[in-house]
Amino acid sequence: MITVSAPSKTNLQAKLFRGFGDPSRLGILDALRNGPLTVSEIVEATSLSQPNVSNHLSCLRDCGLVVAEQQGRYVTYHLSDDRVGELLALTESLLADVALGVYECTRYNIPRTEK
Amino acid sequence: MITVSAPSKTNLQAKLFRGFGDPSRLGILDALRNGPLTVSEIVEATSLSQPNVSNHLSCLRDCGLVVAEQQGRYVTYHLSDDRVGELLALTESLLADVALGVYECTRYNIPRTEK
DNA sequence: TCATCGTATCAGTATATGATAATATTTTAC
DNA sequence: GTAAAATATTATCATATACTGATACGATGA
Repeated sequence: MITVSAPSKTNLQAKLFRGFGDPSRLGILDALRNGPLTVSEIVEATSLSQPNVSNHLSCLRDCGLVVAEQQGRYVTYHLSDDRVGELLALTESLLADVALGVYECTRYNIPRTEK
Repeated sequence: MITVSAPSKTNLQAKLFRGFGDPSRLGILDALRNGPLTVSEIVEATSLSQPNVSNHLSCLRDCGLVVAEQQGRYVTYHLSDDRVGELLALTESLLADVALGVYECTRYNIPRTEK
């Protein structure tokens, strides 16, 4: 019963949260809430560069938050689990009440999208 | 109805997720799930340095995730909202199913707690 | 097979983030 | 008031992160 050096639950959980903790990834996840999209559609929906989207999708895929399906030369992505959507909904609701605080929190800034 | 340059909902939401997206902060939040704790108690519970805990607490406080109450020379912190705990529970449940993926996700690493 | 389209990968770079150490602040007890 | 305890703040630094541009890969259709 020795829990050797495997990453602790807390570390994994933090990592999972970080999957959501970037505006680009969050935008992608949010876009996918309405249903599956191809990479190009995600690029269009999010106004991010294609390599950037692809990178974030790899991340989200590795983290198990989205699932990829190749269809011809297109790859369609969709959320892997209903709880992903639930998490988004729950934070939206929480945000409605703590928005001001989050806005003022200066420990970490929103990358480059200043203002 | 012009939504000028205020930070978008997505940016705020990402910021909120980042509040949870660090092992230290997550450990603090997790410790607070069982009830209010003073800073010293949090330091003990998390094995983090006092200034480090204090910094993260400021962050969590600014983000509205925890609330501070001064009692004598002690300051007691508690979770600000039930939904904070709910979020933790929901990701725990999600994690149970995607843990392997999160472990393998290499886009971002868990800071310094390697292995 | 070749050209093209859609997607993925990689190197390089600027920035954001978290930890530490030193120190300040506040409160209580004497 | 002074000392000590509890908490907060600040500067500094190493590392992690995300973006861009160039390019590679894979599938399709001619």
